[in-house]
Amino acid sequence: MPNTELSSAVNTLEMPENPHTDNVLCLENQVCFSLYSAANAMVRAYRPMLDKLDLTYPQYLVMLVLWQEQGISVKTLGDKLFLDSGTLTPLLKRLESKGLVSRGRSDQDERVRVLCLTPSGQALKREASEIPHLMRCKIGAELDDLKALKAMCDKALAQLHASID
Amino acid sequence: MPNTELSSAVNTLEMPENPHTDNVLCLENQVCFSLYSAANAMVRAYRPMLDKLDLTYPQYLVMLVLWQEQGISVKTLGDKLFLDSGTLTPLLKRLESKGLVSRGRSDQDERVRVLCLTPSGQALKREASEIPHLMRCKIGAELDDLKALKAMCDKALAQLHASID
DNA sequence: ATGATTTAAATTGTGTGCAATATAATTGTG
DNA sequence: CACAATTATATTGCACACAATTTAAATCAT
Repeated sequence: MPNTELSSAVNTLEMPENPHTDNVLCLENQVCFSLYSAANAMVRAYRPMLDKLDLTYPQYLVMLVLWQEQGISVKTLGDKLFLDSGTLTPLLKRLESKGLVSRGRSDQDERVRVLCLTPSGQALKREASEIPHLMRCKIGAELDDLKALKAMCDKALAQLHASID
Repeated sequence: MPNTELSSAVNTLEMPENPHTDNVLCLENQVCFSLYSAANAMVRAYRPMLDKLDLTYPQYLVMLVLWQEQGISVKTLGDKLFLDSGTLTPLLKRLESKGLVSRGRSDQDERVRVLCLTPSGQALKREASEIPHLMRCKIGAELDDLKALKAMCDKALAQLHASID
């Protein structure tokens, strides 16, 4: 629709930009930037709490999964967290070296790792149990807002997974 | 609303968990995990488009800012993007080595960098101008939903910034 | 004016994310 | 049964994020 050619000729040094391009490429109009910034801020906000458990946020996510279900493979874990072995293998080695997780092998299939919690890993669940409440205070939003935010993130995630490329 | 208590008793091997704890620490109830996953998926979705411009997503954000306003400092850029010099300095050096950005020094204050676009950096705006539209197709959401998502991310971000620890 | 404080960038080190590739075990096929 | 294709992890390399520290320049306070 608009005069793209004209504006970029001008663009390069001194003159008013193409209003369309300018609008669209404006930081304030970028949903994705808001998403990205909010996610970064969220991880930062978790840090002081997770420091007390000697966990990073991705490590905390892995623990959440294992507190729910043990004996799963790296593949299953990756499917739940939308992360691949390139991320998870070193992360799981760190959790193992902290004595929280064991990385066994399946008897049926020598390729697959069987991920379980050590007693310390299990015990850490109790210390973690207050984190969700503390975090809800930090975000300080209404429950309905949080539900709506989660619903929309899940929807966007599903859409992005659907359109693989 | 299934029998969460019953199932988690089985979970751990021997002991019934606190049903409250179990619910709260469940991955499916984590707003932050949705936010985190959506943000990761979003960056992944940008990748094939940004590859054509030889930019990463954070580099694209820097270019968005500089397409709007040049001659700003690293500090100002960091304030806009919520990123610090530890992230931006190496990123800006990469943009400089690609010939997109110049990193001058202020005359008034020798400490501050003055960030400007090279002609190539300016010219890249034209190629980038189609990205927002392509991205909107990938997310495939209604405009109202996107506005709502952005509004809630911005609100959460503001809250998290307000409660500095 | 000078020493202390503040400020802007840069540096260092750790831990992701993820593409690309490698390795090894399992499965499918003729 | 051999052998090609698939699958589960692991490895490598690059680019963030960010805490912590350092360096150097500017400002403040006496």
